[in-house]
Parts: sequence; C-alpha cells; structure tokens
Amino acid sequence: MDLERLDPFTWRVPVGTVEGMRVPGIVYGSEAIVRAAVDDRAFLQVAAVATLPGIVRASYAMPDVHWGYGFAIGGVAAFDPDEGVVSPGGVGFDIACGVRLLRSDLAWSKDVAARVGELARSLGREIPRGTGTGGRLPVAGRDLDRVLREGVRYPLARGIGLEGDEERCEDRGVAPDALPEAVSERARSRGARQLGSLGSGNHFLEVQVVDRVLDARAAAAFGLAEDQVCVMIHSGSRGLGHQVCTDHVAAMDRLAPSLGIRVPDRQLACAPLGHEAAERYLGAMHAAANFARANRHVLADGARRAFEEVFRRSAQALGLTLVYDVSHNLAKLEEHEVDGRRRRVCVHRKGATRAFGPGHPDLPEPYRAIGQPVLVPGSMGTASWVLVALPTAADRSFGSTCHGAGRAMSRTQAKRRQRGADLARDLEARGIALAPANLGLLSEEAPYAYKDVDEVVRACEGAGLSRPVARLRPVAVVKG
DNA sequence: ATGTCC
Repeated sequence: MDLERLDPFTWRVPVGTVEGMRVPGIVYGSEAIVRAAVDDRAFLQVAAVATLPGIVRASYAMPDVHWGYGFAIGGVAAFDPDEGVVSPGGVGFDIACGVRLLRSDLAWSKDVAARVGELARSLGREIPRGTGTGGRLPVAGRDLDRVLREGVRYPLARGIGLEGDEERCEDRGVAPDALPEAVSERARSRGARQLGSLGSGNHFLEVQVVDRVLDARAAAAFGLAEDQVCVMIHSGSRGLGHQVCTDHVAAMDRLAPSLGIRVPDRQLACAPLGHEAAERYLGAMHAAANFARANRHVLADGARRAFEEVFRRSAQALGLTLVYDVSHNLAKLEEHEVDGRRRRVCVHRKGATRAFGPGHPDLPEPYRAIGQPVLVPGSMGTASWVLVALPTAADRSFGSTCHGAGRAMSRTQAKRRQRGADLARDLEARGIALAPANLGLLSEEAPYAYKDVDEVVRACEGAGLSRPVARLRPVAVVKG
C-alpha cells in the first residue's frame, strides 16, 4: 500500500485506497514504525473505516496501531451526530478497557526491594485472575444494576476505596448515560460474578518503580518522583463487556438491510446515531464502562490490602492514592473544533487513549493547568509510561494518543517462539517477581510479540499527541 | 479481549 508522507511523523492513506472512502486515513508514527506495519492489514482497516457515513475529517491511527476486529486497534474515528454512525467494532470487545495508576510514599531501594517477593505473593492472593474467574466483589440483581449506573461510586458507597478516588478518574468514575436495560441477561450473568477480577491476555497488575522523570513539573503535579513505587492496573469489563459487544454487533448486523448502510466488512456493523439500535448500544456500552471502572476500583482495593498486609500500615498512611484512571476503548460524545467551528461528534477510540490538553474543563482540578495524564501499559517485563496530553492533540487526533506498545506478532506466532515456563524463568532472572495464573498463556504476551513501547511513545511526541512524563519499570507482575 | 463454539 502507498502511504504519503506529510511530515516525519504523519502519513496519509489517500482517498481511493479502498472504494467509497469519504475522507483520507491519517497514520501517526515514525518511518520505522510505519514501514514495519505496512504489511499488516491495519492500514486497510483504517481505509475501510473512512467509508462509514458521517465520518469527520479523517480515519486516524495511533503509532501503536495493529490489526483488530473490524476497526484497527489504535484507531480513532469521529462521527457527525446527524449523519454519522456508532459501531461496536470501533470500541472493541473489551469495552472501557483501561488503566488505573496508584502512586505511593514508598521508595523502591529503601522500603520495597528487599520485600518484593513477599509483596508479589500477597498480591497473588488478593488479585483474582485468569479467564472465567470470579472476582473480589460478586454482585447480582439490584446491586449489579447499581454498578452499571454508578461505576466507582458503587464500591465507594460500600466503603471500598478511599474518599476522593473518584476525583482522579475519567468522568469522575461514572458515565451518566448508562442504560442497564440494554445489557442482556447473558451479559449480566457473565459479569455479575466477575467484578474485581483481572482477566487474562494483556491485562496485568504490576508493581512498578519510577526509573526516569522526563518532565519534572508534570511529574510533581501527578505526585510522581524517581525511585517511587507505583501500582499499575490494566483491566476492563470482563465477560460483561464482551457479551454487550457480541449482542449489539449481532443486533446491528440483523438490522443492516433495513438501515440502508453498506459496509465493506461485516465487522464494521454500525447504526445511525439517533437510531434506537445506536442509542441502545451506547447505553449498554456506558453501563459496561461503569462496570470496567468499578472493576479496576475493586482491584485497586485488593492491591491496597496486599500492601497493608506486607508493610503493616494503612493504604492512606502508605500514600497509596490514585494518579488517574482512564479508558482506551470507548465511544463518547464530545465537543471538538472542526474547520473553525465547535461541534459535537461521537469519537470512537479503540486502543487509543483520550488525551485532553491543558485547560480542558473535563480534567480534575489539580491537573487542569498541566493536561490530562495518559497511562500507557507496556508489554510484560518492559517499561510502562505516564505521558501528558499535548494541546495539539485536539486538532491532530480529536484529543487522542497511543494506548500501549501494540502487538507486532499474533498470539499463535508468539506461543510458537517460546514456552511460558521458559519465559517466566527469563523474567525472574531479570529480577521481576512473577505471579502468573496460567503459564500456557504467558508467552502470548511475551515482550518480543510487541512493538518497542519507548519508540511508540517517542512517535506520539513527534506527532504532537502527548509528551513523556515518567518511565516506570516493573518489579512484580501479576498476570491472568 | 473472551466460560477462545450455544
């Protein structure tokens, strides 16, 4: 495929690359990243998304883009509320998958290094993980309805977590437009028992150390400093979100003939914004997003308990407070400036993190002057990053940036290359304490199966999307 | 990502 280079970090997929494109594709990345990905089907998916009705400005891809279901992972697309569509494939199966970061007053070298094995074992006891496992806070009936409506406010009302946690969450931890009645019985029964569980795949809970600060002012605002111990949680809406996506893709697929929308790929099933099918999906998606946020909140409580157990002090006394909690799989109605005019658009981010720059009214007050924290989970055994949104992201990507390293190898390929048990030995030899649930699945997440997260982060800065604040390296890994 | 096929 021919991509046009617009500047060192911006590439265009021209209209005409696939039939029916209404706008171009825009790919952000260094030359090395784009060349390495060019054989991937991801750029064809970026082009296919550009055929959807009502798409505004362009179909975007972040530097960590790779092939996904329908839409590429790392894709961003905004749609006009009157002429556009919503597509479950533009959000992904793991609705509101995202990252929560806790900081602490503990220093790695002085307080934690000597006890990291004990800490990993304690976390292993407190954090349910793996496919299909039940969670720390099983809920049913009216309680599940409250989770779907109230997000993190539900566990907070039950005394789980610390007052003020919700201030440091995207949307203050709760999406107001949830429609629990659009969540099927099957989705409910899958989710009810899984609240407060990590899941599998690339989901993890890690103890990390700040090993480099690149922006002292932003790091200070986020409460981060070198040698400090943090906890990063990467998880989502578990079986509930998966079932919501499955149900609504099927519903839209059935409706497709009557909606008069022709899509080049069945996985791009969508419905016009304002149509009942679209509104029901968005309501169910927000309900699943509230479940995902409550899930990360309950997992954070498990992490706090493990630290309390090992260090014999309360989470509050250990300074285990939230830096931020943000999703990277979500569609939201937002106000953006397009061609010099403020307008509302439905922004789909699939494997892309919202990145609102300094001064945005939706940011927590302590971060408003600095910009939104962007939490980027690396692959297993490699660094993770805290970035800050750049003001230019608003125009370049509807306020979005990368969400991780991005896969460079399929799960099957990755499994063939190394056995899980050997990989576990390698990680332990590098001084990383490990609490895996399933050695068989471990090598699907091996570092060699992913792009270099440091390079992805550099490309995001080059493209004007986000700027690095701090690099975190893992010292204990809890995996599904 | 996912009770990796109701």
